[in-house]
Amino acid sequence: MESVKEQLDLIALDTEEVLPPAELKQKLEKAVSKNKPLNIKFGVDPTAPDLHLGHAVPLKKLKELQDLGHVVTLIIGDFTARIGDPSGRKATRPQLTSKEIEKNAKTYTDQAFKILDKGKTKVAFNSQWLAKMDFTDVLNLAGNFTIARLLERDDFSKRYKEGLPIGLHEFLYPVMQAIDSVEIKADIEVGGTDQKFNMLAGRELQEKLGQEAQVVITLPILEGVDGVQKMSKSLGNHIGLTEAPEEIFGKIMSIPDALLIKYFKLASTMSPSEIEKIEKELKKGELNPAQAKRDLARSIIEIYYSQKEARSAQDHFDRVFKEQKAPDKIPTVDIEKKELKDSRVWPVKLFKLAGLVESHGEGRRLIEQKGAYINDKAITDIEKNVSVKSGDVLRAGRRKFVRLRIK
RNA sequence: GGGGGGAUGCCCGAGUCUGGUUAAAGGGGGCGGACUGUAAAUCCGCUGGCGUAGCCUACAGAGGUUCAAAUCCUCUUCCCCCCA
Repeated sequence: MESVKEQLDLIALDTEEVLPPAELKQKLEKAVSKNKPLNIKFGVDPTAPDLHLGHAVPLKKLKELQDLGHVVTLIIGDFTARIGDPSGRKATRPQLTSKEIEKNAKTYTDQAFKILDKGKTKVAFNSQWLAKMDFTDVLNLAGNFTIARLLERDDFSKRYKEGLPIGLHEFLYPVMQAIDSVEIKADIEVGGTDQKFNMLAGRELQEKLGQEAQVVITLPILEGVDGVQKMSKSLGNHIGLTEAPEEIFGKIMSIPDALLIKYFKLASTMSPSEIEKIEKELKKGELNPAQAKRDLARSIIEIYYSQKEARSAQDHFDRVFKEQKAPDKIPTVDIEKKELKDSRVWPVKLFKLAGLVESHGEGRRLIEQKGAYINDKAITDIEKNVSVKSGDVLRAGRRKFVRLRIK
């Protein structure tokens, strides 16, 4: 195991906060002297099966901790998922069945292990202990927290002030998370800054129940491709870990320049010194941001795929977006022969049939705006039927291509 | 239990007092175009549906008043706040 000093430095790298720092030092000292790894907790709700780059931030930190010799306990919040987190009041989340949860958990761990060291990771489901509790247990544990304390939580107080509803069970979420920490006797819990309150609740409960309190490490939240809001699937600004390499590449290219370094630090595998170098060169104008983004995109794709696939994703990008040519693989769409009259069709209908637009209105707009092409020729007359044959390539806007097959 | 406020298009939100000019301001998002080192930024345009025409559907739901209702009336559902 590395020395305490080295470990502290590495842990502090790109983290937001360590609470409290002195306790981390103590724990590390003990771990080193007894040569006993620390138990690092990381919890996740398997509500959606797809992980995105935002999730990768803590995973990366966990991997670093594993490399230092520590052990990670990955808690799958299957219990939480089963009752359905109602935050965001309109979209009452569909209750997940245990089968779905199992499936989500599986894809989740598969993706997580692209980053984590499997040999140093324990996986636990929190239903193992939460499902067994009865109402008395719940009341006893809930008694360790006060409403005033819970209302301190930023999003609760905000919602309260704005007159938005807060479900009683939502109040229990921090409590449940805290119980997880107690159950697995976590030494450290890692999570995004948005989890700070919940993780601190874990500290509190551990202490109240006579355990040594966990140290809380918060990590920066990664903004999504819009560059403003945190990355999240529901906001549609996420980059999924299972997305195709070409998609990931393109999405990375679309992040605002201002976010480049943050992405390098939080999502790539580049070393701090490499990142520093890039940062300097960018500042001096020696390095073109577009070039840096290409490097970033490849570096990220290499984590989840391979160097080769990263390359070909880049080639694809150049081909389609820089040179504005059609991509290598274009999906084929079947068009029924009976839709044609002497192999001619109304162009609006053609694009609808090809699935490139959702309604005739949208198709009209597309054509009127000169965004519809057949074999790279813009359609100019919306009323005039066009003739098509198998193998023709339709294009909507700059990036949607479809090859026709007349049946 | 009592009192008050609210529900508008994908989302947020104006309009409701003073009915028609409202497919419904504005913003966000999305889409298209121009530009560019980029699917960044910026700028411009479009943004309910329907085969090309005027129709249809639409302001929580159901009725009603009216020549005409997002706007007025009644009931219902749901949400929020305050007092207890």
